[in-house]
Amino acid sequence: MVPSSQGRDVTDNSNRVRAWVLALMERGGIGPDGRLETERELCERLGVGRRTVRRVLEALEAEGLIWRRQGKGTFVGQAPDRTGALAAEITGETSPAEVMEARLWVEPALAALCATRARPEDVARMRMLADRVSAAQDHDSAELWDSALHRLIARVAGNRPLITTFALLDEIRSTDEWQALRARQRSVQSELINSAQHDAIIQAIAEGDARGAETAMRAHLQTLTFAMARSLAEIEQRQEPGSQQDFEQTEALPLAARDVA
Amino acid sequence: MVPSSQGRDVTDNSNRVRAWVLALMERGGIGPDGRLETERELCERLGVGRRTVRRVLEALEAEGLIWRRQGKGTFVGQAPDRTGALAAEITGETSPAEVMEARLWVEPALAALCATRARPEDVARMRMLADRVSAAQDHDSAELWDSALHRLIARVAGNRPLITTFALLDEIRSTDEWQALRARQRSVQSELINSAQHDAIIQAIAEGDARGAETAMRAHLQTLTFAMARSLAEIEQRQEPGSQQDFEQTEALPLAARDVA
DNA sequence: ACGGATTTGTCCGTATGTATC
DNA sequence: TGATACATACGGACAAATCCG
Repeated sequence: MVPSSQGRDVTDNSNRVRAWVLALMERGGIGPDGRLETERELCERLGVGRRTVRRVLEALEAEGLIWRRQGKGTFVGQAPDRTGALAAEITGETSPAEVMEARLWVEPALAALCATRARPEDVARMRMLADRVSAAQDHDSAELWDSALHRLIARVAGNRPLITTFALLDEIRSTDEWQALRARQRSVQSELINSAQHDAIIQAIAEGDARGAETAMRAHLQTLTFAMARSLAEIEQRQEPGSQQDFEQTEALPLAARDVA
Repeated sequence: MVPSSQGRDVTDNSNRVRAWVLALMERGGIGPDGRLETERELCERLGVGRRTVRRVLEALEAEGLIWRRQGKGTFVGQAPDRTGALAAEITGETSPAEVMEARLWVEPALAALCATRARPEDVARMRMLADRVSAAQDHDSAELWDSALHRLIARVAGNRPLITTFALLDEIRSTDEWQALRARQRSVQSELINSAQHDAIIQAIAEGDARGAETAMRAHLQTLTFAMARSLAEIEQRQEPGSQQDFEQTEALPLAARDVA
């Protein structure tokens, strides 16, 4: 049931909107005061509904990258990493399996560091983001909030080299073909698991339990990896039963994740 | 005792030579045959002695990036990953403590992946590099061989995003201020420990023991981190007993490394 | 087939900066 | 502060290998 994805566009607009806003922020956000384009301007320029734009801005605000005031406008709060060029360079030379493998090593590290440095307000923000993931109705917004949560954890971890790495992976992941992959992964069951795993991660972070956060994050990503491998298999089975290039490395993935509680 | 290091030049030339040669390799190495400049040309152009140039070329050859023939010349064998330079630009100001923290998370991952993918010839090369580290007389060449070994492990690991991360850290580490820091870290005892730890890492890789390689690498880096923190403390104690900015984060480092043997 | 030119491989004496006393 | 000791870098000289005319 719940066959997932009913948006009017296959390549969901959220990422396009998000990329556009980030690009704006990168070059100082139009004005010297850091004021961003209005929501309606963004709608027209990108040809998407105002709901989509607002969803993206909400996520960005929750992440702490922008802040908004009714009747005043949207303003940049903190500059994001500009990893786009690097990501573009690497995207062509890597595979989904490789990226998940890297995430499986990097994000647990970020979660552990995050647990040692998170302040109460950071945890509160994470809880809010996790709630938004659970409450999301369509897979597009769920993905949006989910990635926002992961980004927040990365930023709170506070290690610049690792954050750059995460931003790199995040950038690659937000490419078109990845969206198609992830669209297949949603089901009621997986959403429940997802939610529980998010809670476990945040709980460990809140308690300052680095080891626990690391393990919880690894389990979470392992689940995602498994789901992705399965949907990849389905795609191949249905469309081209011959090619298995992407799977040579998928076998090695279980080795990468060691201690799964 | 054994206070270590007294070179005549503080900013060691090896890194400059290496950077120059890598830059040459990046743009195809002068000629279509992949022939590099002669050693003496490099000497003149960079204003360093021939011994220094030869040392760098030796390391690059052992890494497998170039090959040389007496009476013929030096040739590029394999293009190096220079994505790290790009990433280094993206990453803003960072501290030694942050970089070591990141290494403590990334390099064990690379070692583990390396253990699952290393071929016998890769292991042989690692052994050779480790021997060179032990046999090195001066700290500059020891560092050169040591970093060559770590780079080889990263390359054999074969995960594109993680390799980029490593290249980023490697790039930062080869910057000036780091050299002064590392120059203080050598002593007879630390060399013995270093050698034993390298052996342990390579042994685990040779046996395909991912978990063992991961643990051994973490222990190795932990030792380096500790030595670095201590020499930082000495420098501060002698020169400016007041400033302790770089040490705020050093406290957090032990938290990053969990299971040390 | 030969010899000169070029390039890497090896060694050593000297110069120089740094640290310790 | 000055003198001594030390580690390293530099430059030259020579050997071996390769290429080319």
